[in-house]
Parts: sequence; C-alpha cells; structure tokens
Amino acid sequence: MATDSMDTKDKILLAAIDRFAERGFRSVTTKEIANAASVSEMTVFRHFGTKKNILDYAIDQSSHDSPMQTFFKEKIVWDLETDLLMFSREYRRHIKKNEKVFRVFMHEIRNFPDLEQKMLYKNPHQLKKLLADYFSRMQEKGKLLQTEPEAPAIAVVFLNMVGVIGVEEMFSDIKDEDFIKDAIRIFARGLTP
Amino acid sequence: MATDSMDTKDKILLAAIDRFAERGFRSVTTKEIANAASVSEMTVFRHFGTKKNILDYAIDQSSHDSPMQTFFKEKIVWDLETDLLMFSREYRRHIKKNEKVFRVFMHEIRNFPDLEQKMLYKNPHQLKKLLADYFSRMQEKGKLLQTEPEAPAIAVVFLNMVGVIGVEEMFSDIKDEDFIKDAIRIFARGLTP
DNA sequence: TTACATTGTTAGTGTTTACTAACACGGAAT
DNA sequence: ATTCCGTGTTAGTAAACACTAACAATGTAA
Repeated sequence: MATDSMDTKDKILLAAIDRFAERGFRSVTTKEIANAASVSEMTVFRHFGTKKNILDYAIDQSSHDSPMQTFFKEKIVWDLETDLLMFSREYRRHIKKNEKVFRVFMHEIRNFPDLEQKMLYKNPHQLKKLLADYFSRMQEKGKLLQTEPEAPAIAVVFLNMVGVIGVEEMFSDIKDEDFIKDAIRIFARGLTP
Repeated sequence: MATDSMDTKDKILLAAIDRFAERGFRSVTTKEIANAASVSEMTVFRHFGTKKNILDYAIDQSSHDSPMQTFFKEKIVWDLETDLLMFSREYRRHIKKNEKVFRVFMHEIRNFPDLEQKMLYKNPHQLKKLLADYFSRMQEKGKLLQTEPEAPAIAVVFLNMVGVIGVEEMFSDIKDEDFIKDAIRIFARGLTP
C-alpha cells in the first residue's frame, strides 16, 4: 500500500484508512498517517484540512459504487439457491473492495453521529429491502416458504458480513468463501417449500 | 443505572461500561465516568488506578459466567429445531446480560492486543466447537444433512450476535426475538434431511 | 528566466486528558 | 475520644495531539 506511483492525496487516504481500520480513528495520529504515506504532516493537512475530513472523504468515495441495485434487475433467474449464491458472491466482492472503509465506518458511527447521514449507512438497509422484495415475489410464485420475508433478508445480508465486522478471528478455522457457500445453501434449502 | 444503593466500585464500573459501549473506550474521559457515577474523579482512580483497569476488570467479571457448556449436557433433546431454538434463547439471554461489556470488548480488541488473552475472547470460538460437535453427533444419528459442521455452527453463533455487534440499527424494522426465531427455524429446516 | 504549484521543515499554540499530591471531612468502629 | 476508612476538593503535572504559521526547496510550465 501507499506506493509512490499514486498521487499524494490517495496515498494519504489509503494510509489513513488502513490504520483507522486497524486501530480505530481516535487512536491513529495525523503524524502516523503522514509517516505511513511518506509525506510530511503538513501535507496531510493541506490536502484534508482536518483529520475527520480524511474519514469523511474516504466514506463518500466508497459510497459511490453500489452495484447491487442493478444486480436484482438483471441477474436474477428465480431459482432460490442460484440467486442467493450469486447475490452473495456479488455482495461480498463489493464489500471486499471497500472492506476497510466499511469497518471503520461501523466502528466510528457511534463517535460521529453525522455519519448516519452518509449513503454507506443506508446500503445494508436498502439491500435488505431489495432482498425482502425478492423473497415476496418468490412467495407469490410459490417458490418460497411462507414466512415474514424480513427475517431471511436480514439473515442473508448479515451472514455475508462475517469477516467484515471483525469477528472472523473468533471462528478462524474455516475459510470465508467456504463458509458463506455452505451457509447460504443450507438457508436456501430451508426456504424451499 | 448507577443508583446510590450500589457500592461505589460497581457504580463506577457500570457507568464506565455504559459509556464505553456507547462511544468507545478512548472517547470517554475519566471525569465523565466519575460524574455519571456521581463520584469524584479521584475516587475512580482510587478504585481502579488506571482507566484501562476499569475495562479489564469489567471484562474479567463478565468472563466468569458462561453457562453454555452445561446447556449442551443437560438440555439437549436431539431434535434439531427444538435444540437450536433453545440454544439460541439461552445464548442470547447470556449475551444480553453482558451485552455492553461484549460490545466494548469487540471494539477495543484491536486497540489493546492484551485483550486476546481474556476468556471472553475464547467464548464464541468454544461455543462454535460445541455446536459443531452437536452437529456431528446429529449426523451420526442420521438426523442431519451431510455437510461440514463448521459452517452451520458459525452461522448459528453469528446469527445470534445480530444486535450485539451494533448493526441492528441498520435493519431496525424487525424485533430481535422475532428475527432470530424465524432465522433459526429456516436454518433448522435447511439442515434436516 | 519567471511564475506557480506542491511539498518539506521547523517551531510552535492551545487544548484535552490521564493521573498525582496534599489536605479536609464525616461517619463508623474500637 | 480516637482512629481509620472511604470520599471530596482543589490544584496541578506532563504528555499527547490536532492544527497553524512562515519560509525554504524543488519541480514544472510559460
């Protein structure tokens, strides 16, 4: 990370997010960020003004790409297991890309109430709604058990977050990808009439 | 919280944990803890010496009760849905009791590497092992689908953590209890041959 | 060359904050 | 009545840290 081929702002941004994700916003000093980015502390402030701005900027940047809406319109084949597996793979790929920002975001949302206004915060909620809609449609088609669609929707989104939230060390002895595949398969089976 | 019927040390402890859970260890000042506990700041230091000690003390205290081992020995009836639901209810009750400490713990484990040594850290892992064992036994009895038992074990433990980890606001519109009941039921169904 | 933009350097300010020292007070036990 | 024990109060220290000011150096484009 933070090679000198990038431009300065990105170097700082990357170095900062790496550290925020690792040890929390408050524990990371601007000096440390500067050093990690091979830049003087002044340069950090010239680019971002305040430390908090670094975080805001990173979050806003990550909020831009959310390819999940289009997914539901284009890729769905109306087979439960197939769809859920495809969805999970897509979602996790998206999450992985912004994993660190996501992690910081979730950790700092209590310290900075203004973060609740950010798009990033609404993503999982919105995603849950998309999934719940999908489940409703499946029920109409008779391809899904009759349950409150909210619960499985939350479960699926949530299960995809193992590893991002930072408890993965607790369960360490299985690979992310294997886990999610198995879990989703079981879940799909449980939802099939 | 923090009524004056408690003795001082507990008052401080409670006030501190409440705030740590809400805004993170680093953001909470010792003065604030003292005020919240209706105690002078000096008293805080007289009891705990350092701020960090407050956290350590709380964690150690929470680590003592872990009633889940006995659960598996006594309450199991070898019916998947029944067992999983009972397990979930029991686990969640246990978690709820120590919810705040747990939350702080998970947030601060990156800031304080020494926390990894604490018992509390090993709980979920250990629990996952108990569940995985249970699943293996169920497979032998022919009452469970043939899968790697690790994956469903992680999933079950993890699903029970919704609401503790602090993403519950993201999904807000369903009650914890309802969610877990539905999710576990679906899951159990998916695991039944 | 000149002009401008980007970064570095150095030295600081002001604030926050964990933690200490020293002394005072009241109540309960002896 | 004296002795402590737990607590309050007040004043303070020392360090960390976000952020600023002023100027120098370097490179790049005109």
